[in-house]
Order: sequence, then C-alpha cells, then structure tokens
Amino acid sequence: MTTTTKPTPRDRLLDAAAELIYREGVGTGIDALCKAAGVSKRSMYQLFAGKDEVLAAALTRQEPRLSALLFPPPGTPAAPRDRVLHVFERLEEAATSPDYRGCPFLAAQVELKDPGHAASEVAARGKQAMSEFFRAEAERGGVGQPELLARRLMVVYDGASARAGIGADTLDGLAVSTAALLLDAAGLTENGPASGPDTAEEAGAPAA
Amino acid sequence: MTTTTKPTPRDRLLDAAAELIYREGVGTGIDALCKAAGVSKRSMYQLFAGKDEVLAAALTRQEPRLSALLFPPPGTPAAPRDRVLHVFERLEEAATSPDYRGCPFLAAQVELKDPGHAASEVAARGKQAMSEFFRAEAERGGVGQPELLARRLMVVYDGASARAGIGADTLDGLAVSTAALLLDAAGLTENGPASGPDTAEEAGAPAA
DNA sequence: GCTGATGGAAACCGATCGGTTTCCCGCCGG
DNA sequence: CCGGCGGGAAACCGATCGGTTTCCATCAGC
Repeated sequence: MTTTTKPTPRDRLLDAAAELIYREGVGTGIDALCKAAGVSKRSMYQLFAGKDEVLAAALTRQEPRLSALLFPPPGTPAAPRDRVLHVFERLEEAATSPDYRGCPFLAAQVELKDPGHAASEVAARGKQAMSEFFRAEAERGGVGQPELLARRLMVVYDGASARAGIGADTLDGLAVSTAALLLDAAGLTENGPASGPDTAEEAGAPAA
Repeated sequence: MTTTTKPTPRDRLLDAAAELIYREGVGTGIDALCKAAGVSKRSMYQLFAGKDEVLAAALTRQEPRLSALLFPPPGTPAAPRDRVLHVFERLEEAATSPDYRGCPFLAAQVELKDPGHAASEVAARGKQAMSEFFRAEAERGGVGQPELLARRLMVVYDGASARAGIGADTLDGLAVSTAALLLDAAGLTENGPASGPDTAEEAGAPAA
C-alpha cells in the first residue's frame, strides 16, 4: 500500500510550508506548519534554526520546480522569441487556477519587507534567474539592448502574475500578447533575429 | 507655535496607520499603531470596530491622496497620451525614494490574501480607479481596444511599482518608456489620436 | 527479545497578539 | 469655581506567537 507518510520529515515540512505560506502568507504560525506537515516542532527545530530558516529553505526548494515549470524544457531548441513567450504561456496557464496567488517569490519579498531577510534573498535570487534567462535569450536573438528588454519582460511578468494573483485580472492572453508586443518592439519578431524598426535607440526616458 | 499634536485622534491614527503599515506590513500590531499615533487603544476602539476597520479606513484615506499625486491636475487639458504618461512619471519619481515600497493597494491585497477582507476591497477599488482612468484616456484618444490598453498599462504599473518597491529595479525611465511603447502600439502616438499600425486586432491569445 | 536512535504528541515558557476596562488628567462651558 | 467629559496611560484578558523540553511509541540492528 502507498503509505501516506513516506517522505522524510524535512521534505514533508518544506512542502507543507511552501503550500501553506503561499496560501496564507508568511505570517503563518509554525504550529500550523508542523501540524499540516505531520511533523513535531521538536523535529523541526533540530532540522532548522527557526521559522526564518524554514521559510528560506521552502523557497529555495521551490526555485528548481518553478524553473522547470516555467522555462522551456532543456531539449527544446526553439527560437529565443518562442522560448521567452513560453514563460508567459506557462504563467497564463497557472493563472487559470482559482488557487493561483501570484509569484511566490514576489509575494514573499512584498510580505517580509526586509530585503535582508534570508527568505527575501532567496526570493530575489529566484527572480534574478528569470531575469537572466530573459536577458540571455534577448542576447541570443541579437537584440540591441538585451538588459532593457529583460527588465521590461520582468515588469510584465511580475505585474501580470500579481494582478492575476489578487484577482484583478484573468489574463487570458494579456501577458503573452503584451510580452509579444515588447519582443516585436525590440526587433525579436516571429520571422527572425533582430532587424525590426529600432534595433538600437529606445532606452532612457523618451517622454518629458 | 505649531502644536505637534493638533489634528483629531482619528486623523492621527489613520495617518500613523497608513505610514506604519506601508513600512512594516499589515501584520503591524495595534499597540504599535496607537503608540505611533499618540492615541490610546481606548480611543481607537470607540472610533473603529477593530483592526480590520482601521486598516480599511487608512487605505480609504490614502486613495484621494494617491490620485492627486498620480493623476494629472484637473486644470491640465493635455492629450490622452501625455495624461497617461504623467502617471508613470509620477511613479518613477516616487520610486527614487529609498523608502518607496511599491503601491500600497497592491501590497495590501498581496499581504492579506483574503479578497473579501474590507481593506482588500478598498484597495481593489483604488486600483480600479486607475484602471478606469487609463481606459477613459484610451477611449478619449480613439484607441481601438481601450480596455486592452488599460489592462496592459495596469500590468506595467503594478509590475514596475512592485519591482521598484522590493528593490529589484530602479526604474529610471523603464516604466515611462515601456508605457510609451504600449501607447505607440495602440496607436496613441505623440502626433495624434489612434491611427497606428494595428488600430484593431491584437487581442485574445495570439500564441499557442 | 533487547537496545538505541528516530521522531511525533504535547506540556510548557515568556512575549505579544487583538481587544476590553479602569483610572485619572486636563480642558471646557456654566 | 466646578462639574462633565474627551481622551491618554496602563492594567488586564484569553489566545497565540516563536521556541524549548519532556515523554513515549515505533522500529532497525544485533
């Protein structure tokens, strides 16, 4: 029979923490975490130094999962544009769930305001991974200002996921189409690598 | 002399609540709120039913201030495009402060996950005001799909403010230039009302 | 079968939570 | 001069917080 309680206490605890904290916020008590995980506080405190460390570890554990979910599978030799849009397609897919609460990394950083908090730093690294993915694809596509494009894509990703998470928008094409629009403007069109209207020049503050 | 403690207890309380909660999150204790406001819990509880109501009232009080700060002054007969960009310019201006923590409405909704919470509903109305402003300007500018443009602008606004708030980006032109890019694509160019490349057709789910 | 490590249940600790109440000072009109 | 009252200070309440400790059931190796 499949014993419901097979995985190690550490894994149960981190999984429960990730799920509970995602649903109820970082304010969730450790009693609730331990009960949900079927782990005693005693075990928890000999695995981790405290709640902060559990939180950070839970986020760390989520990072590879999120990357695997969002980023194109390794064996996919798609064009940069498609690889970027893939991320937004996965976002929209996830956002259709009524339980979707936005990007867990962004939420963690918003909730624990302190940027020095261990979990906040883990979350920041998680976000940086996506930013670097965007930048790498932009470079691979020969975009004039890859860093600028990556920052814009991150703004759209975080804005779309946050708004979907709080129920302010249902997306359904909004994130993908907006990202596509930014890619077009950067010259990363469907046809091929950078050669659009403004390969260079589009930075700074164009409006007075 | 200017007596430091002039305004009514209610005003002191709401101002202190807005500031403290913005800085430290909705988890801030009422003891801390009252002490910061120089108001006794006794007074607070005969002014409000509880912490939730204080939170909601503090956010309600912030809405007109935020609108006045972000939206163009009433006497400004600028073109729709300029009126929209004005919002993003104010955002970037505010984001230069090291104390900037992002949009207080979005933060409140992210922190108290419950959309039914009184304060969350106040915050949702606050965000809706901006969305409607964008939509009205888009319509005034003759944009083909004003609702779509408004949603995209909100995504950029929330994404940019959130990322600036958590210290992931410094903006400095990013929000304004990205918004301008969206306006261009919607046909709301510097020259005049809608007549760009794709006045209609650009909605739905363009990617598989 | 015995033993020792693992780990869950739960009592316990001081601090703090949201919320209520008591007390008393200072300011007001009469 | 005084009586009423708005309102701050602070004690108090039960619940819960993060964190520690005790106790005991289980199970693997011998």
